[in-house]
Amino acid sequence: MAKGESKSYVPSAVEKPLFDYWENAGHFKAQPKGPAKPFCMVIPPPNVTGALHLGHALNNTLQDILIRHKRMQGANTFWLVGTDHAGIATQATVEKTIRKTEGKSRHDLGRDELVRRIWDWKAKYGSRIVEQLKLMGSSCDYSRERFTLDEGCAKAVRETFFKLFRDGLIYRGKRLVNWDTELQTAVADDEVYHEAVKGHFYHLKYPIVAPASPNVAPASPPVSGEHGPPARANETPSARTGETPMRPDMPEFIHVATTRPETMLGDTAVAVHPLPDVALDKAEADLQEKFKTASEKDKADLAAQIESIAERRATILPTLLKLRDLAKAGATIRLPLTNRKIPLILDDWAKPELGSGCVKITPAHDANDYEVYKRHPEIGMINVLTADGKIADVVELDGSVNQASPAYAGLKFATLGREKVFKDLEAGGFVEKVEDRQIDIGHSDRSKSMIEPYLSDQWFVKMGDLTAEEASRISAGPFRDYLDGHRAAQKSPDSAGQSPSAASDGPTAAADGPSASRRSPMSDEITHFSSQKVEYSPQTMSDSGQNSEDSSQTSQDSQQKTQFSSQKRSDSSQNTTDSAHSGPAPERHGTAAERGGTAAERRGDAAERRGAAVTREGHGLAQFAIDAVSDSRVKFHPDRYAKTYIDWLAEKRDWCISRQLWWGHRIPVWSQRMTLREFEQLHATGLGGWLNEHGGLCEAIRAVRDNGVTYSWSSGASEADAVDADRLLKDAGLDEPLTWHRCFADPEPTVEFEGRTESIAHWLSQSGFVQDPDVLDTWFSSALWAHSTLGWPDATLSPDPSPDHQIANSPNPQAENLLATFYPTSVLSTAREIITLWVARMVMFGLYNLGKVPFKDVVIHPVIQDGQGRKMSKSLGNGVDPVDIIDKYGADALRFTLAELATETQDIRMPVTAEKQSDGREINVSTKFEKGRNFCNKLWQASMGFLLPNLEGHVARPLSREELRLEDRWILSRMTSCQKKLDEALARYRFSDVIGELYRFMWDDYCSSYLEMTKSRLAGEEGDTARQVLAFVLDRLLRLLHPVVPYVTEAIWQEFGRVAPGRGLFTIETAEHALISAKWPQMDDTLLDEAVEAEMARIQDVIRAGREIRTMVNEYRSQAKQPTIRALPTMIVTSDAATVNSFRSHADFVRSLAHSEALEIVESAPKPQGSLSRVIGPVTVHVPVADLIDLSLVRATEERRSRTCVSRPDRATNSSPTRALSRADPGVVEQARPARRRSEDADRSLAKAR
RNA sequence: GGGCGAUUAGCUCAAUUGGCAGAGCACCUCGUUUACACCGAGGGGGUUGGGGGUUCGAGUCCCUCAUCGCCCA
Repeated sequence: MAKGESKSYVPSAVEKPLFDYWENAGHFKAQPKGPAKPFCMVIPPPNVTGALHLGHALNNTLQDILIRHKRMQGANTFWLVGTDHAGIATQATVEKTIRKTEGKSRHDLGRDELVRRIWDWKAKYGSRIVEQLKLMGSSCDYSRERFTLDEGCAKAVRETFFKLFRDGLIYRGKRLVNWDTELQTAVADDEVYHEAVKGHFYHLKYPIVAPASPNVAPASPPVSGEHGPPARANETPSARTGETPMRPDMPEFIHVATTRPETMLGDTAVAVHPLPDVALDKAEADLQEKFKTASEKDKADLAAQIESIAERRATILPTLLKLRDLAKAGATIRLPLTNRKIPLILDDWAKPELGSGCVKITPAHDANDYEVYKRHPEIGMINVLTADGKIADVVELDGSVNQASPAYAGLKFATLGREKVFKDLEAGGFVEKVEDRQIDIGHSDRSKSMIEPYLSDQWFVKMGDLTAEEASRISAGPFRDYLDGHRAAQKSPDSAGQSPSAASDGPTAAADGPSASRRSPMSDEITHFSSQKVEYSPQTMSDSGQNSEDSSQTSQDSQQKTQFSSQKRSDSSQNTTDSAHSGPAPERHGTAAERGGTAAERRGDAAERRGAAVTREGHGLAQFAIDAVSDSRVKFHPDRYAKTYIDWLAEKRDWCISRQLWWGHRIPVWSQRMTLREFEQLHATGLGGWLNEHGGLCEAIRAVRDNGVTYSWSSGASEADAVDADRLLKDAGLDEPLTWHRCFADPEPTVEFEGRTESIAHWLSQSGFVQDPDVLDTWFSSALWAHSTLGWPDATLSPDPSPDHQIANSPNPQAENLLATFYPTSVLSTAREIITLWVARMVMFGLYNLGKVPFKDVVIHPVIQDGQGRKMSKSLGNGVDPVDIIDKYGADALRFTLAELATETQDIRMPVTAEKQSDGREINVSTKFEKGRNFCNKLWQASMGFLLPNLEGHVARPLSREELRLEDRWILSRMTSCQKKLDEALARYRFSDVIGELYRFMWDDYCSSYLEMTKSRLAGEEGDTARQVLAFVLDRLLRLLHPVVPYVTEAIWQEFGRVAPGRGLFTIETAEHALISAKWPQMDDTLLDEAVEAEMARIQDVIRAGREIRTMVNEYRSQAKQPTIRALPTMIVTSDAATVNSFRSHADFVRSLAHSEALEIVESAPKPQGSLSRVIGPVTVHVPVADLIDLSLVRATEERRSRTCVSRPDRATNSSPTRALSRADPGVVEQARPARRRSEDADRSLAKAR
């Protein structure tokens, strides 16, 4: 490497050529057939339209450290690189650009055109990520770059979707989603941010219509706590429609309050608490309990609340009791504006301690109200919002359009609509008052518009445990094996009680209703999961996981049997099946701990309440993934994050996988609505029949009735088909319209029908089936990333017998079987916010598709925040661009500093300052990177400025141990212990410790000490020994440093190889050409030498003493305005005979390092007059200073100092309580003694001038 | 509301099963002696957030209070 004008290290001069050198030489490329032990990582794919931020830089630094380390260890390394299509983020970016530049919406362009534009965009900007990775020096295999939307991933996505669909694990259901009215799509919870805005609280009153039979309403309240008969138990809906004038003592109106009056158009009920008096008592008791332990500050507030409840007992409670009775009697409410009659229902969502105690229920527009609906499905749901955020035509439950609807339809929901509704309510006298209030509003991250809860049809993956019937539908494969293995484990008496499923079998545990005590079994379960021990037998599972090929035959047999028998069983419980399957499980309800107990109850799941008919016999997908972590097949680092993972999965919330977008993997389902009669006709002959027959493995059909009941079967299993078809007939009848779904794993292959060759997709549309417009959640394809990128489903886990390791049936003859070599991958490194979104799903789908976990270790790195502990973000402008840092400090400085920050903490702070560039651009930088830059420069200077010039022409020869001097042995010992700690730290993914070890060794031991110690030798006889040790340690140092700072080390290495290619101590080898693929050093434990390190420590003490005294002398001279001296004239060192001998043989470097012109080493010497002294253990150092400084000045200072010493608490006394010493373990005392002595010595050694 | 984490020098952070409270930056003093001022030598700076407890011994374990951050509801 040519030296630039500056002597300093100039990263920009070396980085680019070195990167090209590495890449062109093929060092980054994986060897699918390589014999070495594989080591593989998949990069967490960054958003293709984004740019790398500092978090990415950190993550990629850590991954590159790991992969470079493994590469040097000789592993067959593969770091897979790629990007994520990031559905909504990318589509929104492109749509925004088009809107800005062309003023067009996506609807103007149309689907195909928009998708084409996004591909263009990707082609243009998609390489930016990869370019940035390269700048950082990331040694990914760029020749195998992937994209979550490429053909291989698409195939894996369709295959997985199809399998899930076939297994009955995907269903369609209604759900309240976060609706972005501007982008017209559902957005995920993590794409919604909440903001408190000024709003209003509207108090409304709705007129009550008396129940049909006036006798039912008692005039006096029943005894509190008494459970009345079920509401409207003996009524028909028509009974409620008869209107009766209100009795005079009955309330005329019911009061409700809302922040969103426009939603009232969709109200389908008003709720009152079933036991308002009891609820008030409980609320008060809770507050009293809190009051007891509350801080003074909070007490006043709590007291006020308690008082308010007492007041409510007098004011509101009587009304609530009356309303409760009215509800029981079947009273209805006439909803203003719409004239809709809605029931007054009993539900504990109405809180007697809040507001009016009653609450309006708008199931289609509020998540809580939707939960109420699920408990009272008879109230129905009415949607009043259009996809683009306007008031819809209000369609009543009976299908008619509401007569009031035209007045509102088309008005913007939360603005004009609200105004108009409010005005009309006010005009009708239905408004009681309006208060100002701060309200929390969700906004879309993408469009910044207000989020509306919106009821829509979505696709879901079922995560929860399966009923026996559901489990019976799972076809042969890893998941089948898992379920069978689990069932076997459950039957075994040993494991039954310990099975993780035992506690989560909700229905039985839920028998007592919600209560705190029920949490304990589940809490225990969580603790149990977190522990590393495996409590139940994983034997069956891991067996099945490891040789799924072999066991598939037998398990298929058993599956047939299971399927048949459970089919029969389900026949007998047919009447319960409807509700068991109905709709999605509630997306959110309570904590993980709560869920196990109350899910069934909250869902109002009749079948489960009835108990026996439906049992959750099999585990589900979530449990599949939980088990992999609880039995340590996947380990988290730091391990506390396993809890995050397990807790989240334990909620077993179904996963909504559909997105109303155009950019993404389109859902491979084609649908058509028809009756069973029509369906049979369609498929009896012609195209339909042909499709049925030729759909083969890639076909599944489902009929979904409007209430959500799903029947399904896969073609080929004729017996099961027959049973299902019978049930369908019996249950639905021939003429009920049903929605039929067909799912194809591969709709593209062309097939021939009646002489024409077209794709299956074509034939589907020919027969009237329409493809679902939605695309899949981006995380669905990300979840497959660790195996789709390795070639699944074409590739298989078993090594291909063909010599070329190619995939037998792949259309691409060059396709390599990466999967067999590299799956499971070794490590996944990512941020903690991704644990639930991605890691959990990767584990789940890795297990589902392959039966093996996708990676063994998950490394969670900390989050980088700014100096105030805020997230780095574009909007705050506090983000740091890694490329700016590389420009300013170099890639190695970036890497060094980031890796040092990677402790096991959750967050790391990086104070950021803005800096104007010469080109006028303002960038954010942090001085933290100076440490990395300085480190690289130090290494560069020492190597290029000192070591290599001194090594020029040196020829290595085998040394004998006897030739090594103390300082040689010392640096070799230090080097070995450095590597020992470093290897340990790497194995534990403690990156910060890795850096710490390297930093101290390079800077303090090698440069500051050893290098200085050799200087006096280099000119003399022994120079060559020193040269060789210097070279050897530099060789090792560069190897150890390379994974962290690859550029500067490789640059030095290249020059080093030219100057001194022979390396070694006792044997000589020629250095490898490239450091990137040089061998990771073998540790030689015989180089560790504690005695040598102890001896050197004493020598360094002497050196330090000399330096201290010299500084002190210079300080006194400064005070006296005398010029400072460069070196002490002489130092007198006294000690015991052995130490004296040791010192004498190292006098040369002690003298130069201590800056003393002369050095007298004797066994004993009288303390010279007028000297400054230091006592370090057995060693005393005297420096005569009478000629150098004014001794009276010293005396004055020392007296002052000793006074301070006396006045502050005596440390020595403090640290030596005799009682403590006498009771402590003697060994411990002995260990602590030298340290104590040293500190006492230090006190005693305060320089005394004589 | 639940969970996780944090609180140690002015700043950013370390501190193995409880056993000498450290580093880098910043600050002060001195220094360009030939690898390095992106440097070298030396120094000051701590009631480890507060309060209890366990222990011979607590930054570390337990209880409690306070503040902050993140995740989930």
